[in-house]
Amino acid sequence: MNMRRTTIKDVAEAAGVGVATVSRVLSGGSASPETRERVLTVAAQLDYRPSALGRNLRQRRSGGIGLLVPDITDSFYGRLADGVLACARSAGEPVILGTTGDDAEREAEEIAVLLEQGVDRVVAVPAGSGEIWEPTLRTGLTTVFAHRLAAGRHDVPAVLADDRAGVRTAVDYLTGLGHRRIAYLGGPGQDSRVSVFRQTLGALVDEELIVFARGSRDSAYAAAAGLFQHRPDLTAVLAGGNQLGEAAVLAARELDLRVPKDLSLIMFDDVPWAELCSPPLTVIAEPAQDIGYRAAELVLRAGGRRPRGALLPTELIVRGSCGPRRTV
Amino acid sequence: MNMRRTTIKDVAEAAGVGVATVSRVLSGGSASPETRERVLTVAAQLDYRPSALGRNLRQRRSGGIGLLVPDITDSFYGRLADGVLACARSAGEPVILGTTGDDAEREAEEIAVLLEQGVDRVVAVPAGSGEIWEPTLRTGLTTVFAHRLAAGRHDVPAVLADDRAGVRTAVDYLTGLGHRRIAYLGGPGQDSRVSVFRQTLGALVDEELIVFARGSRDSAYAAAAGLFQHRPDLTAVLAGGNQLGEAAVLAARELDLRVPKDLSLIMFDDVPWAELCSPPLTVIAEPAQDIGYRAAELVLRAGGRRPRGALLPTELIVRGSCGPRRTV
DNA sequence: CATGTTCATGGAAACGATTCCATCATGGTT
DNA sequence: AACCATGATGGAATCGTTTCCATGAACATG
Repeated sequence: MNMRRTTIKDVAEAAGVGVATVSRVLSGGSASPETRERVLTVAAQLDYRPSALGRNLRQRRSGGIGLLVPDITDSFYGRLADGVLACARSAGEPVILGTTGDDAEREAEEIAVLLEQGVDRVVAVPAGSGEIWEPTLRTGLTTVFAHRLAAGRHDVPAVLADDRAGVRTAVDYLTGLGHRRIAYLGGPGQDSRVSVFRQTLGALVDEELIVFARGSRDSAYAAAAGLFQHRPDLTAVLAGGNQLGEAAVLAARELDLRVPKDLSLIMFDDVPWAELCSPPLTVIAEPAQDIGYRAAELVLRAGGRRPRGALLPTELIVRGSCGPRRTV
Repeated sequence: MNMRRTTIKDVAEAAGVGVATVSRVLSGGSASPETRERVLTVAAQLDYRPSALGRNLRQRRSGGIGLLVPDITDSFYGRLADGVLACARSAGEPVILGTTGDDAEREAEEIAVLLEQGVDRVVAVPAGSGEIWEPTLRTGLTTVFAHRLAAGRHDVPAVLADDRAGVRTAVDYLTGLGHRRIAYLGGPGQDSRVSVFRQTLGALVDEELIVFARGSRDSAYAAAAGLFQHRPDLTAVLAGGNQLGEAAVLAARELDLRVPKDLSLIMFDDVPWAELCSPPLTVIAEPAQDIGYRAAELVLRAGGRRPRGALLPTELIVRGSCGPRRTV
């Protein structure tokens, strides 16, 4: 029962060369054509696969890239993860996935796990504020933020959707339809959007109409229902994500608000069911998968250098959930 | 610039003991109370974190568990993954995620990546047939299948939803409503469901009404539209997953089939948007997250022994997408 | 011809943990 | 008092790779 897997040493012996030579051949170093040939055939014959374990220890870093998202159950992050996976696969790199639940503490724990594993490249949707990342970044972790950046941390490259433009478009669209009392139903880490929201709305801004939910579905529903009940005079809502949009639709239905007659609704993030909803939801589409892919690309290409980030376009897709302001 | 991270050797020196002792203390071996105390305080002072790299090499296996799903974008697998992550987190284990696209070849590649990484525990939604897993399983990979099993491979523990019962319930429900021409719109790896479908339907079974899509959304839509156009006489559809259900709703809408008046629809897998759809979709709920959690539990607990699998209940949730057979 | 340069090559030293094994002290038993 | 069992301890080997360095050959240049 001697099922030891074949090591580089076996290959070296079988090929009649030293282990160093085998290593060089296999990792593209210099070697004479004949030996290269011989080593390669022998390696193929023995079905030799280098063990990542040995290599990782020697290089004091595990390959692979870490991926931290708030919630893999959320379609948006699912697509983002898919993008990262696609890029990683084309590079043959494994992806270690962790979820933070938009909680700074859990985020820190997940980072610790990654660090212990020797992962030195991370794509993250940051949950905690910038300081949390400070010690991590100084250990040489090359990090790329995706979808949003950590508060007060502009020294980390980030791949973002241009949601500021998205907010402007949406608000302009709604005011163009005659709406004056427009609410923003937000989630964690959307401060930048809200500031644009305020800015675009100008004199129309009403602080009571800006509410935030925590990450969960329940919290989103609670925020939406609370908002609608507390301020029945509002006529339009901008929901900051697909779970918030879902909550808004549900709450509106529960309170017998007809969309778009009583309430116009725009949602961030185009999801397949937006079209199936009745009425079909007007959305601001964000290229979630692209965000993931680009972020992974950046983190893989980064040879120690800090790459520049990217800003990807959003798109207003008009369906049926917005109408002219109701005349009370 | 000497930023070497602190190793077990540093701790040993600082505590005035041997590295072996430190290792034992940290991994729960025997040691005298005083030394244990001393080692622990010193380790804390130096902020020592054991490197998984060294440990992995020595034990010739990386910790962590591999997770293979067809498509992380699919809400069902997202929830399944979430379950796996929840369990893994409570054990402090990292999760390496790979997607197979329901393609045997890609599955094999992902397995190869995991093996190279030294991963020896895998939770997988198998794509390829049983033989593909043969060599893998013999290398000592402890595997648990989730959601479905690989064709002809009953020697691998699996955590499944009792979708056979689900199919029976759904079919009984539809026939009870008077339906006679009932279609099954399936995806990859649903043979077991279809056999129950045939069995339950008995004399009513019509092979033309059993169609399969490949994994993608497009393929699902094509299959649904083709089915509806080719056999306008059918009055009920059982969709084998949320993407297939989505496609069915879309195709029905496109062809001006009213649900449930012209067409009754039941979908496998309860997703949040099923309630938002109009009409709200009647579904067979599957405990995706539980499946993931239980599977991860099994794979973690397995101390070389092969654990027994589990069969989790499904539930018919009646909403508004099924009605009595239309009278033509 | 002597010397320097370039290359292929292999031995050996890392990398950081776990674990085998020998050693030594202690305390109890005959 | 001699002996054995027990338990704590540290040195050293080990895991599989990469990479540093020394060696020697071949070749070019003066």
